[in-house]
Amino acid sequence: MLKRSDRKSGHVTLSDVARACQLSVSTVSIVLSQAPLSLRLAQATRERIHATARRLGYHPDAYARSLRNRSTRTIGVLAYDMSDPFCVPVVRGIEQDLQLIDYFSLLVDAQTERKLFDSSLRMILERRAEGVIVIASWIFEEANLLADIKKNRVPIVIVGRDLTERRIPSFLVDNQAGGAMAINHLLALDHRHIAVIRGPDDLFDSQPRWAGIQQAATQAGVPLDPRLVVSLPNRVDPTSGFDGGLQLARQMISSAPGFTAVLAFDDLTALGVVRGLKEEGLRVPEDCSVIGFDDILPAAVCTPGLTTIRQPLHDMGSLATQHLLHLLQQPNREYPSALKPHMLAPELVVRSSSAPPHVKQRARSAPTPRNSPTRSARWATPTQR
Amino acid sequence: MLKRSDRKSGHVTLSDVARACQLSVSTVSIVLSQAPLSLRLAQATRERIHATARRLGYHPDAYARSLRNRSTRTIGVLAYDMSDPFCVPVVRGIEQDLQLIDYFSLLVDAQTERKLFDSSLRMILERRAEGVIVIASWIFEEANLLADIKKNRVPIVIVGRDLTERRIPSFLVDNQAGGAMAINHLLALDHRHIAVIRGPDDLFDSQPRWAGIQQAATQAGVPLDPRLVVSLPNRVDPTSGFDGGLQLARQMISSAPGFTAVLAFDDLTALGVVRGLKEEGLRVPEDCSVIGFDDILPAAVCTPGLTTIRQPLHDMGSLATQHLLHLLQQPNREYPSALKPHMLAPELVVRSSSAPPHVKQRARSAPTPRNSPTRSARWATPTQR
DNA sequence: TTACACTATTCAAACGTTTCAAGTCCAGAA
DNA sequence: TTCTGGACTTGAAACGTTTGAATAGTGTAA
Repeated sequence: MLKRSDRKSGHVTLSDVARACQLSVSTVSIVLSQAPLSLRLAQATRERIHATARRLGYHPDAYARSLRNRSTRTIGVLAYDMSDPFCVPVVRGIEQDLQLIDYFSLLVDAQTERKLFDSSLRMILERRAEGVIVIASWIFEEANLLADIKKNRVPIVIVGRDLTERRIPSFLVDNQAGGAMAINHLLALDHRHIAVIRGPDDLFDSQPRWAGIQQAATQAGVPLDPRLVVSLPNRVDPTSGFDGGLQLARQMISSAPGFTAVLAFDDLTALGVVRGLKEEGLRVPEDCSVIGFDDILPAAVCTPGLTTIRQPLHDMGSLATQHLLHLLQQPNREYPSALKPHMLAPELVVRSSSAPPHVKQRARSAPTPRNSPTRSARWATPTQR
Repeated sequence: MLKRSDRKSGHVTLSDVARACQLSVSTVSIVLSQAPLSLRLAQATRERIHATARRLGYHPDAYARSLRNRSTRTIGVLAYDMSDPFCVPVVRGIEQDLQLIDYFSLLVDAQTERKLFDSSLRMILERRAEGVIVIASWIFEEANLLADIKKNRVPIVIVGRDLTERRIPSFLVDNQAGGAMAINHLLALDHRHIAVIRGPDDLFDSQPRWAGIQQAATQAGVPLDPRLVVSLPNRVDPTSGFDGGLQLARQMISSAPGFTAVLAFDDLTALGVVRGLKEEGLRVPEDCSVIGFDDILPAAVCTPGLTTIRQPLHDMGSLATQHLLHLLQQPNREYPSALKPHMLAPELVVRSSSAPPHVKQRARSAPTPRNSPTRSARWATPTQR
């Protein structure tokens, strides 16, 4: 048995194994890395090496190996905030794809902090990721490290906003279509007095989503009442949408009552609205319908279940990954000149927070059909592809 | 300007910078790594090197650097499932502590898959993490890679369950105290017919939590009605607790009605129960109180807000990290013989899903006091330490 | 002139791998 | 005995860094 003091670092290395086997480092390496040459080695030797490696608890040093092989099999994933439920399924989509080809995802959480964003990108560069996926509905203007990424010829893609004007392949939901979908759902239920809570100015999604809403409303011949349109303040953290929705609901009830539905910018805002309405004694959906956007976990598990527009988050992650891997194949990596954003179709998920207006019901006995397929489809099978 | 074809790999290296500066690699290294020797260099040279490095977009190769320095400044974090809202604050607690001392957290998500657990641990070992933090309320018996971790003398700590009998420092909530807290809250509200949903057998938390509940009930002279005690089935994914709670609520209403409160194993189960009760026309909390455990995001943003027992998840992550860093300091790393688990105190968070029984109210006008400090304290300021 | 002390820079070895080219050994053929 | 060739094994260089020791150059004092 090898004495611990023989080793210089704490880890078991190839030469530890070699010494224990009385063989050279080369031989051991050839066997343990399954190199073609290992077929020429005596069966007995191979077995002896494997056994010794197992006994000592040898694991190859990924650093040394990557250095030598000049490949890290690593993709950097920069999430703007992992405590935003939005990020989680995207990351899952990415990781599941990478696993299949034995790539490793280096996940870094920028925690919605501007300066962490830069240092995270630096980490990713220093760890020699072969490509980068940025998840950022948040703004991150002039992150100058992006230039360094290009200088080092590391391909990059972005999920959650459109940065094609900077020549970065972008994967996002079709916000405009989603906005239209949301308002059309309410219109189809016969709502005519719809309050809309627009997103904050510093979020990319806000503008196109609002455009979709407005356009669909106009097209349907039911223009929106300007007194019923309000905006969320710029947010300080991913969950501040809840408080925003809560405040705005209180405000609107007193300043401009009479609406029968609220179209909220996202799910957390919608949940804040629900809380605000209930506080004022209004029932959802009997007295007022509420619709959100995103379809994060809380939307599925609250009661009444929140009707919402689902973003195909898992697919967004997966498609971005596929595209990045494709870019990695290109021998001569060129940043393309003209680029169209990849817009994924949103999906209306009808739960129990929306209903026709003015339906005077008593406590509904079964608002959700049992085993409704849309009840919590995504969350019931998080391993789906 | 350096021609791209001069470089062998895609990345800019020290020798690229050196060539561009007409200096040796050593000189450039000394300057860029702020080595003490750099003070002896001409000011002009230093500036020239820095400028060139910036121009070329040079970033040091963490792999080569770690290899040479024999230190990776990396802590492996193995989360059993990042889509469980339980993990997110723990990870945040870890990362914030590591950032302060410029350590990097290598986050790996085992996605509740047994075989991923092993391969994740292997990844962490191969990437030469200097320590490992495992987040696992889930069982992971005889993960034999744990032995390899010890052979390589990598310190390890665990969050979310007690593995002190295997000599692994453990950080978890005091489940027994938490269980007692939950039932005492309901008893204090005067509930005498309390249904209890126990956790699944394969979760570590289930047993001690149940022990705390039972003991407190007995102590209060209100023994539990065995017909009102049920168990969740073993879970397939982190969100299956919701469906479990939903099913069990339906079941109990028909088989053993008459309870005025439900104490659920965790928040998702509690939310499932709320859904089930509402479906049957029961109001929460007027007709039946519900209390959960964990205090994850959905508990705070649903309406009525869920009364629950908060686990100090952020602190659990933080304390585990501090302890691990402490272990790293020990020159001669010994796995201690006897170990006590670090039990963190849970905290009762009263929201609106619990109330005295049989209070026949109409739709309550303001169940939540505005700006109640406990309303969503954690989630309103996720950056708190 | 030689020795000395600076300053400014470079050499070379090492970290743990992988891999090609080159070794050693031994049996059997010439 | 020497040669051939196959079976098995190893030496050495390289990946991009860091760093202690060494070097070249330049002026100053003995």
